[in-house]
Amino acid sequence: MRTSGHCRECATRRLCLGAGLGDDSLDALSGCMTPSEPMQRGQYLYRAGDAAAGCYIVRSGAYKTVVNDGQGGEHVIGFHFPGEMLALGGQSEGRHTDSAVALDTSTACRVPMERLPRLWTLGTGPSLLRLIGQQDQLSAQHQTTLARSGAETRVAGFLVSLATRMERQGRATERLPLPMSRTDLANHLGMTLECLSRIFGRMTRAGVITAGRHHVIAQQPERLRALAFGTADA
Amino acid sequence: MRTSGHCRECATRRLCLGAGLGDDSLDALSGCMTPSEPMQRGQYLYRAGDAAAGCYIVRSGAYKTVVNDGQGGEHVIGFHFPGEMLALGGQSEGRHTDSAVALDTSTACRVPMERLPRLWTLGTGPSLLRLIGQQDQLSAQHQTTLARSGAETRVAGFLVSLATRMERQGRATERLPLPMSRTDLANHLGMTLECLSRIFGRMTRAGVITAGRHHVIAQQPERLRALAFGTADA
DNA sequence: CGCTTTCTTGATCACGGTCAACATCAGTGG
DNA sequence: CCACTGATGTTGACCGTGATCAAGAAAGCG
Repeated sequence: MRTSGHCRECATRRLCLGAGLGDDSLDALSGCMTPSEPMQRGQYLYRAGDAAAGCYIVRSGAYKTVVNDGQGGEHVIGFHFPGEMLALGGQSEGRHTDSAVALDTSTACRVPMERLPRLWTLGTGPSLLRLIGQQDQLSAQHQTTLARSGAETRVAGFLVSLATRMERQGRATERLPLPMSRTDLANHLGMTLECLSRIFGRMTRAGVITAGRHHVIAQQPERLRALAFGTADA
Repeated sequence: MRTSGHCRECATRRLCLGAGLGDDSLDALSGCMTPSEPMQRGQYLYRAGDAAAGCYIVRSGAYKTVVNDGQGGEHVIGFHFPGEMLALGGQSEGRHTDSAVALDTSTACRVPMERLPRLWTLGTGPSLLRLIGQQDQLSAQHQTTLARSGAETRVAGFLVSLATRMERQGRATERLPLPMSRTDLANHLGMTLECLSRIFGRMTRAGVITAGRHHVIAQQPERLRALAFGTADA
């Protein structure tokens, strides 16, 4: 009993490859995408080492991507929200190099790479480039965040970046979802969970944010930006 | 007086989109690529804010990509060697978000995005995906390197990664080129140049590497890997 | 209502940032 | 060719931030 996978009924169609397409083209697009069953928290969309059967676009919920860091540990490369792409790296050698795990009840659409020429004829070429470029930018931005010194700066940078992504989805920029565990987030930001916890506490006490378990509310977005960009004083 | 830009005579054609192509297809490929004039150290291939006229593939030499980190400073996102791609992020909104600077006398080929369908018909589709995926992987790998604690670990990780890239180019994995300044490298690795300098010194004293100004020789690749992956003791 | 998992808070210490002096190199002109 | 100069890289001393170890609080789950 699959939920209708049709692009016409998809809430994410304006962020995905279907951006700017008419109903006819959306129908054709549906034929090129393979929507997943709803996945539960903790389930794998794909695993490192699996043969890559295409790339994915998140439809609902959220995923994290993780890689083995070579010493038994894992590193959380990124979090992926609706309209964002996964598994590009796997297209390099035909096998996934990272694993994708659902953080919530989530769905994602698979885009088999052999259908790219077909997708192009539907007029989705620019959208595809947009999504690829977007991922590249996100990745670059996160590198900048990680390289910046000061743990507080990194946390603030992450939150600001998250707000931007929520805006792109047409969602409120004040209520930032944190579907991942503190451990995952700390790992992603290159710090310990104790440190992250302290910073959330400090920011909350300062009135900049309100930190819940699965979300953060930006009470003072301006000061948050200030913290992120180091020009901070207020 | 342009150096012959023809793909047939390009030393990098086996790493680029031309991988696996016959002479006829290479000729056609040449028609889709716009090779740059040889560029001097310090020259910009493109600048953040410029209208994106496609993406680029390094032909010879090396480039760095930098972004403004929001507080007047710059962050070095990555270094790019022959056969590697640049400027994917710019395809997202039509404007480059980073700037690319030559680190040496270098050349790069521009690939106008409107020629992608044409490129596909030449059979370069898989190569294109390979290059895009490769960049994604490099980026993810660097994130893992940055997030890892321990400055020495990060430096070792970078060198190991660099060796892999040299191998892909068919070059020796012991002599690792460092065309960038210490400042740029330290910035890229999220540490101060003093710290980087100390680590190079320490590693040299330990006999693991020999550090020159514009290259490093991996004297004991095994111990270097051990340092990178934290299982280090030797 | 226990039990486990996840998160918060506290105390200590090392790593790396910062400031400062020095060394080395590249480029220029005497 | 060598002296001069500015840029680049190395080494040293001090100190603050965040990792580590450890205990306690809160939430999820049978």
